[in-house]
Amino acid sequence: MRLSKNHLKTLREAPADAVLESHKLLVRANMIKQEAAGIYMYPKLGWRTVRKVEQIVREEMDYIDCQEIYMPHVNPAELWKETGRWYAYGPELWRIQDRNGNDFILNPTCEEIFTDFVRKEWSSYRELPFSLYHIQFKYRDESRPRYGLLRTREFIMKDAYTFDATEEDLHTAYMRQYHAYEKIFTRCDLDYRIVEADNGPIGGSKSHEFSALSDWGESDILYCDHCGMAATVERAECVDEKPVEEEMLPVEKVFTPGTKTIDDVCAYLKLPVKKSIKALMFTTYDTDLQPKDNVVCFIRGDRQLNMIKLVNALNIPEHYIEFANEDITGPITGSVAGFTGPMGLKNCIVVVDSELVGTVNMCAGANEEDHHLINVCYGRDYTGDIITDIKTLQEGDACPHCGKPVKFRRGIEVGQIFKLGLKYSESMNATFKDENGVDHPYWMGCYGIGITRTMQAIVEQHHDEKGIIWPMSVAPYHVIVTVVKSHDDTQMQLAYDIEKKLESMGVEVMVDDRDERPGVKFNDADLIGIPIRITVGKLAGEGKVEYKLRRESEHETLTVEEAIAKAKALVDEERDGRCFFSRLSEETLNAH
RNA sequence: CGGGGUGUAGCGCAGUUUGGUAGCGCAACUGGUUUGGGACCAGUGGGCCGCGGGUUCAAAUCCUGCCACCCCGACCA
Repeated sequence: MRLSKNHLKTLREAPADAVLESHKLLVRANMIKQEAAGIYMYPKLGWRTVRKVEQIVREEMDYIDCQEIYMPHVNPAELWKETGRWYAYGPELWRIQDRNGNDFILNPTCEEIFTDFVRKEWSSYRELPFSLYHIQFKYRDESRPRYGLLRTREFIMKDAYTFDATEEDLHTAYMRQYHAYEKIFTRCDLDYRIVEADNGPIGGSKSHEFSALSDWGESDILYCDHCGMAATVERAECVDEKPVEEEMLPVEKVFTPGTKTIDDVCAYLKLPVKKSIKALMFTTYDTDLQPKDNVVCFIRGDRQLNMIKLVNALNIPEHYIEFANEDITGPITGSVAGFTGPMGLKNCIVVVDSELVGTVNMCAGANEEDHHLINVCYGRDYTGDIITDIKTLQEGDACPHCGKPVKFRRGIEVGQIFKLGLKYSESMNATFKDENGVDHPYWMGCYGIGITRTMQAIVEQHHDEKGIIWPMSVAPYHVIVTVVKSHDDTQMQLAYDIEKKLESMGVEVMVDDRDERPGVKFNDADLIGIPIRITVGKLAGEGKVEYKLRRESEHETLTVEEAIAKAKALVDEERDGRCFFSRLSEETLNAH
């Protein structure tokens, strides 16, 4: 490809509205361009990389016999009404109408249309198991698109769906996808963690997120380098600290003027924070948004509440709970804002964190202005309606698997896999006949990868102050041949010879034969991040060129033949990913 | 959806306080000199100053309504 005949308009300055380095670089390198909030155009180089990422995903899906098909972007609302998601999905679902006023959606995910396809096309146990996928644009009318390609309203996603006869078979299918994902993100040269995740509204029994580590990611991950545990903050289990054994003392009411926070109280009473009980009050709402229950939660003073765990414990939808207005709930429950404690409450659901079980001589609010109680003991003085883990695992806390301190990092969620179970097959009546002619619903799983998000996550992990440093596996071109003097026929001819030879070897080459000053070309080459640069300059007459890797600062002078051989060898070595590991055997894939 | 910010040439910005009909750098176009890390000289083109309404002899500038975009939060199969 010759740059003189192709469009490339790089920017010296970053767009003012970009925050992330990866976002700025993709825009500056002319790989993406925003059309509207969360809606992007993909110029040539950007689209090539999109296609490279897609191809890696495609190869690994094909390898595990997942069949590529293509489903429409526009789905009739009827399908979504069958599963109820037409009503449950909320404003993020992009709804459209045809000229006759019929409802349709632009698909944000494709459980419905795949299940519909399967119930129309498949019918026998003889054809099981099977799995399907496609790679297409998805639509979610996000309230707040942001960070370039990380959160958009239109994005490319690979979504796969597996269909099995039994729950055990589903597990095998799930693990096959799991291994394929490991290979995909390794080939993309991403530093990622596989984390146990909350299932969210999609439902099902098990889920893993594949998160590329990055300070700007939107998912919070706790992980343990010692045992390999990794989980999202929502999901991470906490280890209850064993209560200190000591003799119960009689409860005592103490005057603690103006001490509304845990720190204030503990400082005032000279108590360690771990000896205090923190109270949090919520109001739940029913589906008509009318206030329903008052909920009071108690956790140890140094802990943080985990809303997801609380909502799960209460078995209510996530949106139907809010921090209580204690001026209103106080008179009902007998609590006093800032001085709420577990003794003497009424008309409320009391949720006690499991860690408080067995604790003695704790400090808690007295439900009386400016007063606290000390020597409060679980069991003797209070208990709860619900006792469970409602606290958040934090950096430095004990790992729930091995007890070592856990680490905290943010991650960009590039993939997620779910076991769906029977949720969609039952609601849409997608069944197969067994040996006896009896109908059974499929055990389903779904598996997503954000292609465009992955592309930006790669940039987030692979760049320097000069620009992007694409891994070979996803680079828009493997080699850039920079012609120093485009008026020099010797240089130009040599550059085109190199192009021809490398292309005949299957190497993807772009020649910067533009009539620009060398500095412009070098800076552009660095910005767009082509892995190998071959510079044709003043030594062209002697058949010598410079060979330089984008990721290294030094270059070397080689003969043309040497440079070509070296480039070819490196491309062969890295085109499938620098850390590519051997293909898994069928036995390994089916071992689960 | 709450809080904050910004809308002026393709990109980055000044001008708005104190109203007088728009400017700088980069990019683009023409000619010339240049050519190993974002050249220089001379010239050219390009603006419903986000949109509507109002005040005024006169509005990018003041008032007002709306819209878009960005940031924080909420939300996020």
